[in-house]
Amino acid sequence: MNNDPSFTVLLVDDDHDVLGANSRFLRLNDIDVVVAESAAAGLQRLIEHSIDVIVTDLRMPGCNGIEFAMDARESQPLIPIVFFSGFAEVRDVVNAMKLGAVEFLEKPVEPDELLDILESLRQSHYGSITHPRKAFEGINDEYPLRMRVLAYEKYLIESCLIQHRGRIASVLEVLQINRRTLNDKMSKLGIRRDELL
Amino acid sequence: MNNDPSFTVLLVDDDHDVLGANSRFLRLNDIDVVVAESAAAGLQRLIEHSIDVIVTDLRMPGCNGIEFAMDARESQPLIPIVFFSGFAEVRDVVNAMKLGAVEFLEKPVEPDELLDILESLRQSHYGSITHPRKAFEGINDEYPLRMRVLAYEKYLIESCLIQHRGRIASVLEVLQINRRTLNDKMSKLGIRRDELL
DNA sequence: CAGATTTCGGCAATAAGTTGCCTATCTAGT
DNA sequence: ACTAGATAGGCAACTTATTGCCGAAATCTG
Repeated sequence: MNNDPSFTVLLVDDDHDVLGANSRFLRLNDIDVVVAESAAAGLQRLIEHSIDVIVTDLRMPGCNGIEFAMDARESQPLIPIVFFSGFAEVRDVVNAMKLGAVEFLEKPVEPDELLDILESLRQSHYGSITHPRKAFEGINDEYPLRMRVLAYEKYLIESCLIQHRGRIASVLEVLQINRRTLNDKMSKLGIRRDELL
Repeated sequence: MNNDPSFTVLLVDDDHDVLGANSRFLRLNDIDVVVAESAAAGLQRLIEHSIDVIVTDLRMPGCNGIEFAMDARESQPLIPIVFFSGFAEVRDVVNAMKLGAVEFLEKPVEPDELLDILESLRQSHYGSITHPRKAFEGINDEYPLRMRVLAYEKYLIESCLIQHRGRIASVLEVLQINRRTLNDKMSKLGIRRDELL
């Protein structure tokens, strides 16, 4: 399940008891937890530690979670953030999601639900590559846009081919693409039907 | 302001009076409006007309707005959707935003607010899915190849923009793409620099 | 506020991708 | 070996994307 040894969550909540309970639960499930009881402390932890995911209360004294998240994004622009809150307004939720929140949970947080979310983030971020051909994930930030898009397109076509046991006609239908175009793409991307089966 | 002559909004609401009032207001502001009083009617209108944006109530008798939106995405995968609702649960809002909602408004809807949102969407050809993390993951197996590749490209560009805090010059360098091309893509994919920061 | 830098969009030439038509090849099943 | 059905590739018309050049607008800096 957890093949990646270093997966660290920053847990931010002004409620000391909740913080303790949640962090204990997560640690029991093989997740490293760094805690903070305020937004300011959270930002500090973010600098000190290597954090993979932020889990934060939306409502905290002094500074709300949205502002904290925006500050956090200053140093970690794409870090996944999970919010939770007891009295969330629609506007809060919308803003949080627009900010790129992965999830928004209602207090009290179900430990199992949080764990599920974190586990699925662990997978997607450090992709234990379940699919043998998720090659496009290996084409990382260093590569040009065109190459990354092509890699993804290749991955999609190969997946679809495998899924349909190499039956071109099905692939055409599902992908809604012209047959001639598919052939050209396969040729250009170096996809060979026979090698996939 | 309105350089695009054909900009059509599908307005879905089971409340006949609200529907009439909103559609009148939008039409007065140079926006074509197609109305529907149910999800089923909405799907029908989607086939009959060329729709650019969907604005729908979340709670309607028989079928909720989320389901309607998912059905709508079957035929129009990247169409921008604006939700509104009077008694929204957090879960509803989260699901709507995950589905790629552009906005989530509370009832009663401020006409001016809605108009602002629609005007800002007017330029985008391929629509707008706001949160980059979910953009291409939400486009699942059943969508056409072209849509999925575009969604991924959009995700890549948005991520890169966020990472470089909106500095186009850095993005150009990292993505190794022509400036003119990037601008065109952003326009087509409905990426707004200012909205990402 | 002025001047420099950065970003943006129209336009047109060029490059690349898409599609339909036609034919060739390949793979069963007979 | 023969035939039907599915797949592949050449070619040419067509559509779309990319790029450079220009000037306008927005943004930053002092």
